Formats: sequence, structure tokens, C-alpha cells
Amino acid sequence: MDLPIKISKDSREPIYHQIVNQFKALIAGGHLARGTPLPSIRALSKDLEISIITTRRAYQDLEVQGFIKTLQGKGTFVADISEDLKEEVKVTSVHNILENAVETALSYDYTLEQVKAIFLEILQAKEKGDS
Amino acid sequence: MDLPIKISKDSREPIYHQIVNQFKALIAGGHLARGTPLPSIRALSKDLEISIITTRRAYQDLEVQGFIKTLQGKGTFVADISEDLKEEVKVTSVHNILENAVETALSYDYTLEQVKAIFLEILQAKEKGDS
DNA sequence: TATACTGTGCATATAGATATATACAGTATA
DNA sequence: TATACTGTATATATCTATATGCACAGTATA
Repeated sequence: MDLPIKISKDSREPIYHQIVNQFKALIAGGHLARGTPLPSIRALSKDLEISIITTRRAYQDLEVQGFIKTLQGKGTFVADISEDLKEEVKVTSVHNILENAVETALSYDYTLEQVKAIFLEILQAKEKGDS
Repeated sequence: MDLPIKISKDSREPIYHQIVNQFKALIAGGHLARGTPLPSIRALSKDLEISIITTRRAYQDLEVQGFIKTLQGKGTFVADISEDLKEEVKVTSVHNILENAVETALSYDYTLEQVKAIFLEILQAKEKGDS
């Protein structure tokens, strides 16, 4: 299991929140099939150099939101969620953040045309060797 | 002076931060010309129902960043910043948030084409009666 | 059964945002 | 000059989010 979970300890966003969001994206995005075991809280904690409690909090949040399920003594696994739900999570997450970005641009007095132009530039940059 | 400063006390974003960002957008976006007086810290505090210290902190941050200047006893005013600087603030702020949104979409396994389609939908919605 | 894994619960530490009180100092103006 | 505005400084209190350490409990398996 070589999960691409990366956290920033300097970010304003809480660590447990970063973990939750990244797993949500991996699960809703289809990179983690149902039943797949997640790293144990101790393993992930050691890997990310954070406390067990922080990892646990992230896993608890994910469980409450229905993305994973934990079995004491056995481990933590990707929950059995429907494709519809995954799709809905994808759509709303991405829609919200994009809409928020547009709102911010408008608050800076950009016109819709300008926002579109900037956005298309960003996409073009991504199409080339950005990553 | 009827400033459109709105804060959310429930937001994860600190109140002073919300105030800073909104004034930045108003100033960089050209809605507040240089020399325009801002509300006094006491007036804004009362208006937003927050403490004077919180307002003061926001104003101090804005001053450090060069957007306003305060004169003891006189008040607080929009600073004399160049159009170039305003433009740079606009560009970087909006570019960053849009880029971040795209990154998030990619993390959810959307393709660039899909992101573009969703984005264009949002723009179209805005063009109609969204506000 | 021993042991080495899993997750769990509780009590606490730390940092940051915010609120409050108090006193001070500069400015405008009737 | 009186007063009613401005901003300033400082010290403290409170609340909350976040992170943590430690002891406990369930499970798998050699």
C-alpha cells in the first residue's frame, strides 16, 4: 500500500482535514475500491510523522461521512458506497470549489469574460508539462 | 459609507481574515479609491458586532500589506498604491484560487476536459440571474 | 498462549482567535 | 477650551480547535 497522502504542517488547513479530503478524493475518484484496507492508524501516523490521535480523528470523520468503516482489531477499510454517491461527492466537491473561485474573482471586479480567459490559460498550462 | 463587508462567525476562516480579504478585494478591484476613509475601528466593530481588537487586527494587517494607512486621531484611509500593484494583487489572488480549484478537480480524477465543461456551466449560470 | 498487530477512550497540552477592560494620545470643531 | 471623535498600548481572560500521551480492548496467528 503506497498511498499518495501528503500533508503540510504549515497549512492553515488542519492536518486531519487534509487527510480526510485526500481520502475522499481517492475514494470518490475511484482510486480505492471498496474493501481496500487503509493503512493502520499507527502506520499512517508514523508515515506522516503525526500523532495517532490525529490520524484517528481523520478516520473517524471519514467513517461518519460513510467513506470507510473500521473494525476494531482488524483494521480500516474502504466502505461499500454506491457509484451514485461517489459521483455526487465528486460533482458537489468540485462544483463548490470552482464556484467559490469564480465568486472570489468577481469580488476582485473581474468580468466573467476575464475569469474565463484566466481559467483557460491555467488549463492550457496544465495540458503541457505542469505537474 | 455603506461598505459591503459581511462576515460569518461560523466560518473556519478567522473574522479578521475575512475582513482583510474583503477590503483587499475592494481596494485592488478599484471600488475604493485612494484616500477614501474606512469606517473607524469602533464603528466597524459595532456594525459587525465584534470586538474593537479584532477590527484593529484586521486594519493592522491591511496596513502592513500596504493597502491602507492609519493616522492616529484622524482615521484610516485607503493607501496610495499603484495601479500596477493593484493589478498584481488581483492577478495573483485570482490565479491562485482558480489553480487550486483545478488541482482539486484533478485530485478527484476529473479530466481537464471535464473540468472545463463544469467551469463553463458555472459561468453560464452566472451570466443569467445567479447573483 | 504469547505477541504483535488492529482500533478505542480519556485526560491533557498547546496555540490561536477573540473578548474585555483600562488607560492613553492625537485631531477636529463648536 | 471642552468634548467628542479618531487610533494606540497593554495585560488578561476565555474559548475553541487541534494535537497529543497513555492506558485499554479486540483480533490474528505463530
